[in-house]
Amino acid sequence: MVVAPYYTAMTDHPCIDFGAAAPALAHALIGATLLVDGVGGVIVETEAYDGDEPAAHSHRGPTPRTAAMFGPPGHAYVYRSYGIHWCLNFVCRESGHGAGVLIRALQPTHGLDTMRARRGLTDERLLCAGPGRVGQALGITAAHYGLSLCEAPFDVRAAPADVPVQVLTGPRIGISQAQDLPWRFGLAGSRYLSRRF
DNA sequence: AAGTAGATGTTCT
DNA sequence: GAACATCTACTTA
Repeated sequence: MVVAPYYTAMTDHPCIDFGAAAPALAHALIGATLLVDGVGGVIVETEAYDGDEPAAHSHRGPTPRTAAMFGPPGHAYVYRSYGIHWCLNFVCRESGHGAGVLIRALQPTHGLDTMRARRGLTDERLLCAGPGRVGQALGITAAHYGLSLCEAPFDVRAAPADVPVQVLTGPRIGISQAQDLPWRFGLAGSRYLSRRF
């Protein structure tokens, strides 16, 4: 009797659990691939935000801007940062809570020329190293507000289960509230982070 | 290497 | 008015 070789399902795309709590989803997204109209790369940095906690936009309840955070998980919450940059979040958990994950940095892998044109840069390391840069490189605008992450133009694929990723954690960047929460997550050793951990 | 100014929608005091 | 889940350009060492 021949024993079949053990192998993992490399060709399958494990589903992402958008219904998880924000920190769990933020951790799970490290190593996943995010494409918008075929342009994007590997997620190397995220931050979790939760309505229970004062740094989140959703903390004081829904507003016209934050309505998507109170909608179903697995959709996009897009906001304008400092009136200038478009930033992309993945809504998570069940509706009514207001939780999401900010996509802070990607390792560019798809559509480099498009991203270089949008960013007006050639340096690959700086194409998606920061939430505003990710938004510009991926062409994120208000048109993406509230869209499902499981349908075009979005394409989110979990990291292959057999590839181990070491995830770093630390305090979130650019906030003045809840600075003690270690809700920033990053891929260890990546040169595409917005800042060192 | 480090610090500062300036760009400006949405929300809050 | 002021703060803000930011980035770039420019100055000073």
